[in-house]
Amino acid sequence: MRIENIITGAVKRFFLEKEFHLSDISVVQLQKTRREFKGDITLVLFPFVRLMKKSPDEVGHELGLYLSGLPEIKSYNVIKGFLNLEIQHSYWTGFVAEAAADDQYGQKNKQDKRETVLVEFSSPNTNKPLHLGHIRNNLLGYSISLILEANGMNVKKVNLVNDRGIHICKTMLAWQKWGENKSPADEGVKGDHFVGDMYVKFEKAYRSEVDELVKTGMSEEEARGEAPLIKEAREMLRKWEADDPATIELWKQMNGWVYEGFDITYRRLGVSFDQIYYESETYHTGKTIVEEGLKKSVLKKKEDGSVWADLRDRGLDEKLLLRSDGTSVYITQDLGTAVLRHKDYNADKMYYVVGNEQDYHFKVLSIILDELGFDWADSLEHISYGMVELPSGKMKSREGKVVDADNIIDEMIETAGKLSDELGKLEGISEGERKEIVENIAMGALKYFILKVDPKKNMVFNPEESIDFNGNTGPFIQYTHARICSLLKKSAQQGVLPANYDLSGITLSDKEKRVASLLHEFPIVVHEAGNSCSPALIANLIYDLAKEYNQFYHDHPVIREEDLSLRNFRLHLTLLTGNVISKGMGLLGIEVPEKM
RNA sequence: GGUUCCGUAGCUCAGCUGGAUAGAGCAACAGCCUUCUAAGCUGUGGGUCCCAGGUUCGAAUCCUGGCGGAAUCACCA
Repeated sequence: MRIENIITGAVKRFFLEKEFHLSDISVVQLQKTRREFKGDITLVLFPFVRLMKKSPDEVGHELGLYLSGLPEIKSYNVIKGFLNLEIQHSYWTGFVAEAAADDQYGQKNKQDKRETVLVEFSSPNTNKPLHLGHIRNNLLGYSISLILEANGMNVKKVNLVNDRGIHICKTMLAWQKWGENKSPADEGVKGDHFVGDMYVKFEKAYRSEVDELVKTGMSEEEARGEAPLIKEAREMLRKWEADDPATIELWKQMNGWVYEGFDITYRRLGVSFDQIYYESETYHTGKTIVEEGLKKSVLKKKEDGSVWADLRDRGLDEKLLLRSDGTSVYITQDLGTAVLRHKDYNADKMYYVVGNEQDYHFKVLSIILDELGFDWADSLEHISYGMVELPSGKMKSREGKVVDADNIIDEMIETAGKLSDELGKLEGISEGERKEIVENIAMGALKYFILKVDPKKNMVFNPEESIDFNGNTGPFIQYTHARICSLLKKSAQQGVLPANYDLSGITLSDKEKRVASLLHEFPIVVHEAGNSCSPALIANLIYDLAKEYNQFYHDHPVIREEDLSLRNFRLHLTLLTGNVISKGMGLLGIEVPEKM
């Protein structure tokens, strides 16, 4: 049993015996003892002071004495309102030996009746390449999927591709006008970038048309609607919705180019999906649902033919679901997608990893599904994450103020390679292996940089200062792992680890205990990370662990330790730390090399 | 303007279900490689936890009100 549960149970027994009524188990507050005091776990006494009507000091000593009766408690001390408990070293050595032998440590066993959960993430538009914001989305979604899986759930990763709409038509039109009938292969560029360039060309030309019109005295808003290019794009959208063969063919070709490009980026990011939904397929379902809602009079049609959901009695406004010309809007297809997914998977939970700019959208989506009578409407959960900002503010595609995903990946790899060479780290290994390690380090740096931040918060990325490889970074943790691998390899060469050793005769240093204690927390943190959908919790723990282990490594000999029991304990500690780092980083989607 | 989120060291971030003297990294400076990988370790300096009230034995954490920033409230996605 875990020590927290042992202590909590004993505290409850104490009060039961004394015939005091503990109103709520949460009054048993345990925390890690601060470094400056002696002990491992601290019980906060204040909640009991009132109950027992005694001074904190008296309460502390009575409880301390009682808890000392536990075989796991070595000693106690009371400082102010805190009871510091020192745990028997054999508890830690026993824990380390047991956990080191468990290759599933930190993972919840898969149960027969598992909850099925859907995680939607990525959800790109097919008119431009991915940027740093999308990277955050993809990494979060993928990592959260892994974490939920580690918590015993049956996870399905889904992607919803935004492959239709006016923005797609803009790229098609631009290609017809200025593409010179060329393909990405002709130009030697990735398909998504090729199409993205078309989009930029369109926006530029459109902008100057609008400017011209404004000069003639037209209002900005009117000019935006009257510019010849936008009219042409609209006409193309109309043709697309009417299944015009030539338009559909062009659409398929250009989207195909984009997908080829996305596939490369996804592969480099190491993310994958179990199923891909396409908006061009799901929006039909959305329309059908809206028609049904209209029949049931849950929704209403205005004189101009547009369809609305009236959410004013829910404290919100009216929401448009179909335009007056009958075409669908964003939320229409999201309604359809949700229904389709529920049909496909009957999931207990449907998570949407989408930026916090869409908080309102998802609030409305849930409510409308509920109004339409879907009893699973409350199974939707928006995992809302903050924006990635530049030092100058938010990224803006239209102003070219973006950090391109492929670009940043290339730069990271280049920097990692350069650094490896400078440090002479990868001498004497094959070119293929070198490439793999350098990529792992580069991606480790990028992924950790993004995932260590609380998802809810906006974060700042400064392109001028490239991502670090020292300190609180992915490579720092990877390096610790590589060191551990190297050490274990050497120890294996010198003799095998015995199965048993005397666990009780070992005296641990503070650093050894701290490492053990962090390892001890791992399963709890995996659980919390799953509950709160926050990979950052895992990132923070693994960093603390790596840092603590490095200090241990610096101060304590492992292989060279002459006391056999101690040596074996340290080897186990090392082995378990390596496992936990590897497992924890794995949950972030980060690979840990065996050497670097 | 309404609603929501955010404000912690020069910079990037932890800590937030209330607990002891608020922590890391980067940047700056000073040290440590004949010994298990120095992408490491050690030390120094750096704080009005935006402000003001309130609740409490105890507030960076909870509540109220300001100030500052962001998002959203589209027949855009």
